[in-house]
Amino acid sequence: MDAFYVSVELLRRPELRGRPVIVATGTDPTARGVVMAASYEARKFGVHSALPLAIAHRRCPDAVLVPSDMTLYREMSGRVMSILESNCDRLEIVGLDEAYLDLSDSPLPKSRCRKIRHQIKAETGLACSIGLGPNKLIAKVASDLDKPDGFCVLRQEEWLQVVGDRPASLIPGIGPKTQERLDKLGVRTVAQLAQADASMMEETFGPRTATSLLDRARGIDTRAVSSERQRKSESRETTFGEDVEDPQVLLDALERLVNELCASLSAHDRSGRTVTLKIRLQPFRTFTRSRTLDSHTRDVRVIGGVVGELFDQFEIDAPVRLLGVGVSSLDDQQPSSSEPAKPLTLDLEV
DNA sequence: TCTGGGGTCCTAGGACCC
DNA sequence: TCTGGGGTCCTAGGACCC
Repeated sequence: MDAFYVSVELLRRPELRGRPVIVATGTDPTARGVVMAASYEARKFGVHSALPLAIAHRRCPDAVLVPSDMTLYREMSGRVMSILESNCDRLEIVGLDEAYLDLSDSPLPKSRCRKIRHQIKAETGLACSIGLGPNKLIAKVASDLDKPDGFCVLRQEEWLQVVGDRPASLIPGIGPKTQERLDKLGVRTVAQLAQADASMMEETFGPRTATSLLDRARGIDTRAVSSERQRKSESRETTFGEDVEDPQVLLDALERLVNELCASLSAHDRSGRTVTLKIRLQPFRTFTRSRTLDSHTRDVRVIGGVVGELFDQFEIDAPVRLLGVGVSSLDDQQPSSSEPAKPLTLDLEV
């Protein structure tokens, strides 16, 4: 979907169309927060998602700031995804605004794509960009080549011809750090990576990552479109408006996070074995501490107890910016006798 | 210039086992 | 006195994605 959160907001605030609009964690440009989505008008000023709000405001002071409404975006996402589902055999949903469709068995995949795009526009008023390719990698890259409201077909044999001269970071999975390491090897473009010496790549990245990078640069991707991916973890976290030193404020926050997490585990009939505490200290130093239990649980007292111990054992040497709690090693179909989530009171020495 | 929240995957070292 | 070669599990951190 194109600028998904912003586009959804524009449906109910059409008077903002044509103006730079930013959906953000809040509306105070001086407060802590990031850009969650920017309209194409705002992008002209160098505003993009994940940009700190303060910088976005400096780059584009006239932008309209809109607070995010995830409930609304989830609902619109559901409507879009059911349109997609009715138009393919297999649908892999990736977040609220992106999905892979398996059209292998479609006799006319191109006209199917056009139909999908028109149907989404007609039924939701939202624009999307579609990439059609022989695998997920090429399809995704293609979808980014013609944005917004675009449609790009990219064949295997055209791959290097079309993207060969683009930076290697065009490839999903190659971020700033990997691009930087590639630069040091003299590898800047997709074509250079596709032709890079395998043993040189292995020295820097190890055999597995090297092979994967070389494959991707050549447009090779054997991952299946998978509609039923198993969830691996669930977590809740919060960043304080201002860094916190008061232990009671920290404990209250942990209690709320644990309660929310356990309520959700309960609601989805999930349990986990590994409990993780996340702490971010001034200035943006992030730590995790985890413990794996003998059996799966979603019990708020058990998880709260472990979180409390991990927190107790952690040496906090600076004001706290963020706290988070999570559970992994999930096992869905565990106990079905759903005990109601009981409120929790953490009682710790600090 | 200051960095949200929710995820996935990978690496690397240590413990432990056969 | 010097100590192989796997394998799995756990923990912590990092890169990346939407």
